[in-house]
Amino acid sequence: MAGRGPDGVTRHRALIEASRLFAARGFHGTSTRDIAEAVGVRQPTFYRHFASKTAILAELLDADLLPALKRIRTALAAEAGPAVRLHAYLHTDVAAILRLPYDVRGLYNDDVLELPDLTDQATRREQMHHLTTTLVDQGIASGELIAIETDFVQHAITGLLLEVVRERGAAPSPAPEKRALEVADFVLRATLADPTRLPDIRQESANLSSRWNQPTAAPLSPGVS
Amino acid sequence: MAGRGPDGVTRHRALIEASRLFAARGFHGTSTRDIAEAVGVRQPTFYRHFASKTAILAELLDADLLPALKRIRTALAAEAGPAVRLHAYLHTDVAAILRLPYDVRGLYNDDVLELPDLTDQATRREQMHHLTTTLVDQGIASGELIAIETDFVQHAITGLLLEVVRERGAAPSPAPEKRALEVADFVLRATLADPTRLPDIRQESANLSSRWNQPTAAPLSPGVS
DNA sequence: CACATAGGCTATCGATCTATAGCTTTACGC
DNA sequence: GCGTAAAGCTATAGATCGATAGCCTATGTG
Repeated sequence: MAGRGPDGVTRHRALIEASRLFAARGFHGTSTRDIAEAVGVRQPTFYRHFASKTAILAELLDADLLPALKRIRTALAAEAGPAVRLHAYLHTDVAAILRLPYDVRGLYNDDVLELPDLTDQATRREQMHHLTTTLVDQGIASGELIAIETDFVQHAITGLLLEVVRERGAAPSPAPEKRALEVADFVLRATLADPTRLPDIRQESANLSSRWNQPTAAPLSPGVS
Repeated sequence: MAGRGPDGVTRHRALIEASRLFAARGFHGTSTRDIAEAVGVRQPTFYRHFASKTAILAELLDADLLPALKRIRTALAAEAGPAVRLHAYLHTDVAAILRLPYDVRGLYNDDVLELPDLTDQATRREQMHHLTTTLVDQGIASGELIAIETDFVQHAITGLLLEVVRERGAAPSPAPEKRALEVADFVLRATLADPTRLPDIRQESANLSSRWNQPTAAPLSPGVS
């Protein structure tokens, strides 16, 4: 019952269990004992895999933020109207988050990003918001979206995302595609100057995001294959 | 520097400071020492005003939930179309929450409602969601709202509310009326079968909610007047 | 002016938390 | 088949947490 070689299974399970515990009780409300016990090892074993309690949170945040930054950058650079790019971004973003093996509900709850060891993650989060705002601004400037306050839309999107992952609970969502489309449609219905264009935008968005998915058919699941 | 009579000032300030600290660091991440120090007293003095750390959270939750339950019940019983009542409810609800002296951001974050001492509050939160769902269902059944998944709308509303109060930060919002109207408009644009009806609905909603405000012109601010 | 009480204080207990030290066992490369 | 390193363990240090005990003082009422 000890030392089973470098297979990375415990580490991978710790990330998953920690994300669920953070979602259920918050970062501060979860102890390293809780995480270790959920994995089935003793508390000090936690420190064989992570330098600190904050380090595991940083890794979970990066697993969410780094791909998300890639997605919003892709959406900003794509060749299509702002409304189509916004729809495609929301669609792919929500689908990707719902497919994560981690439970991201608790990662942005308390202002944990102000912890001194998480300045990198705080910066990335800031960039995310800025780039999303830029995308919405392009839509408003082009006249495709109504003259709505950009920051409000940004917050509305964030709220929708958080609540959708909150709803899915711990297990990966049963229908990520459906929920993702619902979120994208919801936001665009609420912001489009001409809502009757939604069907066309959905079509274009589907074409665009399918083009994104083609080149990068990357495998997932670190450790357990 | 001790014993200043029953003025209730410290208790009132403790509620405000605790709500801010819960928002910033979560319930578990906030110690009774933190709250006491923010108020300017020593930690044991906290227990002269609250039976436990959980008790202060229960009181903050009730300050939000009890009036909110009243508002949703009023909206369900009002004489108007479902869409108008939904708009009026969202409008008055967001405005009321933004006017609260407390920072409600942290109250619903971690699954703190599962604490054994908070079963009453958990029940009320459950009722809130149920009644909101009912109101949305009426709108869909009447054909005024599109055939959207009720639970999704419920979650979208919750996400919007939480993010709006998150955005306002600690201080009472500078323009609660404006934000409240933005939220109500946003949700109805996203769910109305015929979005061109929004101006009419806004008008009717304004009439309806002004009627609600008339009979109950209650004063606020317990303690400090 | 006496005195009851609200509301402050110091001191401290027992539990729990993060993290480290140091030992032991298993798996894998050579 | 032997040694190294990964990965487990026990024990424990040091800090902090929620909560209680017991004392002191200012205030308001008679």
